[in-house]
Amino acid sequence: MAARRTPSTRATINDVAARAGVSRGTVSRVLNSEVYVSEAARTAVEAAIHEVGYVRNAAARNLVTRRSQAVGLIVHEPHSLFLEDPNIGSILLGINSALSEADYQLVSLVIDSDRDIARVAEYLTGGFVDGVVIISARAGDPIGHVIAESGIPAAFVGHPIDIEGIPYVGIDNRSAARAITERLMATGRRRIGMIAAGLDRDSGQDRLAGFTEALGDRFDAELVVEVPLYSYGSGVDGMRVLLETRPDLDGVFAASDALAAGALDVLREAGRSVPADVGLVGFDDSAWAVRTQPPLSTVHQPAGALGRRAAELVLAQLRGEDVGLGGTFLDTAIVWRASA
Amino acid sequence: MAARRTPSTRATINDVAARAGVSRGTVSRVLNSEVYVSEAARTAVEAAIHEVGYVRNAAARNLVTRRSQAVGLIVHEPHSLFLEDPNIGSILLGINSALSEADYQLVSLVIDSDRDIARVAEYLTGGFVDGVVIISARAGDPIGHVIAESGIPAAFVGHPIDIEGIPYVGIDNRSAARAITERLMATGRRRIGMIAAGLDRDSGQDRLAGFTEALGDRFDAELVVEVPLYSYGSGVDGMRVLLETRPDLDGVFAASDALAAGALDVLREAGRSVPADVGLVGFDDSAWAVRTQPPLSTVHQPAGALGRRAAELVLAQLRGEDVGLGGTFLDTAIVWRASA
DNA sequence: TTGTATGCGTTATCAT
DNA sequence: ATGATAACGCATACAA
Repeated sequence: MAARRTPSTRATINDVAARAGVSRGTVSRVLNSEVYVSEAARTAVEAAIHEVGYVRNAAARNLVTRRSQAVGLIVHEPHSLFLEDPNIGSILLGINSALSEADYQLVSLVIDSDRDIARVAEYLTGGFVDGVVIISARAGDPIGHVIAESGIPAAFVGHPIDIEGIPYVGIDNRSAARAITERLMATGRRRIGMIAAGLDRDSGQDRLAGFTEALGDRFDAELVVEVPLYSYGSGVDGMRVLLETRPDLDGVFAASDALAAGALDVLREAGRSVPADVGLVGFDDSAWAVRTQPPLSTVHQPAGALGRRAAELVLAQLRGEDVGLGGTFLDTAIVWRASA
Repeated sequence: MAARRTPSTRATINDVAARAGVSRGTVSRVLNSEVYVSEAARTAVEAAIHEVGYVRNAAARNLVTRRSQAVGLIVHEPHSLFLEDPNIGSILLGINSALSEADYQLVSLVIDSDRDIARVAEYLTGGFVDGVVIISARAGDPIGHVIAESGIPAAFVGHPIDIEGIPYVGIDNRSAARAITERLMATGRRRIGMIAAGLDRDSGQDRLAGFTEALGDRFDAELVVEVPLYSYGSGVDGMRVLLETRPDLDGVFAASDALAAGALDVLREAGRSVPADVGLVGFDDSAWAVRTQPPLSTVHQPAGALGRRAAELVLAQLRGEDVGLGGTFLDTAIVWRASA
């Protein structure tokens, strides 16, 4: 068992070297498992490390190597969404898994106030991380610009409208939205509404565009309601408005499953049966989709794969590879359940 | 606008000093907003900083100050739970808010594999963080022991059974469980079952103990089913077993809202009306509780406050205060809705 | 109020 | 294969 040490006296390489009867250089070589070390030296050093309870000082190491072996994940969400968004967890796990394999530490930084913005910016530019993945950034996001200017290897999951010069990975929201809307139309619905959200990101705009495209001539602007968040509560609000302005609707495309869940409860309250009276479809294929009654027909989003891919984009840059600046788009699939 | 710099040539204090025509010491003093700096020097330095695009090197700074102004949050959860647990988000925001006010950066580290354990342990002991909050640690958790031995300022949210020497904050699970069970009994239920989970933490054990206590003589071990996770899926499984072994039950206490949601769907499938045939109560007062039909009667858990308090415990230690080793318990409240 | 000099704990370069 | 020694970029004690 390592000797109990007070926090004020941490063992250094010097201590280990003295104990093992070798030089600092040799200890360092053992630590970094370099080639030219004798078996005798190695075992002596390893024993000494254990005896003095040595742990490497990251700051000193980072200072000279100019690397931290860490990659940041920026999550910038309004409270409510962060708590509810079921994709974030999967994306995070996907990122972590890719980084872990490459022996990088993922550190997540949440931005929840203006104070946070400044502090996180310093953290990133200060060298605590070698790269960064940004998730769900919105238009006008200051952190995105800080990162773009700093030149630190980065990748977005999703693509904020106003930032260029950073590669991103996402899905083809427009095609997916068009596809599920067409599927909904194929069930015979004639007056289909949409609850649109997140119009400050291209994902939100594209879902609306796909919806519009699918409807073609039959598109009716009155049947579209805009809400601020991809949340259950916004779904409730949106559906109420829709039902008010167009009580004759017989189909709804909600821009997320959470919105659809909210809409579903409002429809139920209003005495509309789903899918008999109104066909309802969502987006994300999140945990929501299988918990509603009836379960939601929706678009499956490969959240874990999105995260993994973004992490790989950062890792590639860290290796000095040129990854280009365009977007990478992963496939979605329609999952048809009972809500339409 | 700052001059565009290649990543290979970052400006240092020397560059700023040269530009401003002062010494490194003065620049450093400006950077740390110390008292004895002339107005002239300050403005000159600030201009120079901007002109050369200087950003502080965190590694160098940490090396000499022996502090990082960062606090880690360890989240160690099986995949499914991490994605579903609605409390984690609130706890995280509570922690972040407290740390942010004290100008500390919260960095979240998720443990999702054995590789992660070793890497995170190195990250923590290496000095990347000054303190750490551990959430939902389980018995036998290696990270908990690493932290305990390292002597790094720490606090648990919840309390793993086998770790001493680290302060923790939680709720009185036993009293809360007893209270809601008694409330359920007061509705006239005679054969109340429990879906218990997380028995490798004291929270899980205490909820079971509270349930047992409330029932007193009427306790029947056959009416308790143990499931591994606090998840919807486990709720489904648990309720199936319960319905199989004791089809005559008329009340259920699920150890979490997610479990209750799963149980509710099974009851519905089985043709049991809630609350008419079976009274159902949950635990957590999470988002689940208000989304089920009917909404759940449950125990409100002050998740945000728990996180904030844990962060404050770490901050106090960072200030050199003695916070003791005991637990801090925050109040819960019963929220009675329509499921019982 | 400011400048100078030293050291933080590593890695890396050079001898040997 | 190993040992000395010089950075890395900053804060700080001390001198001025």
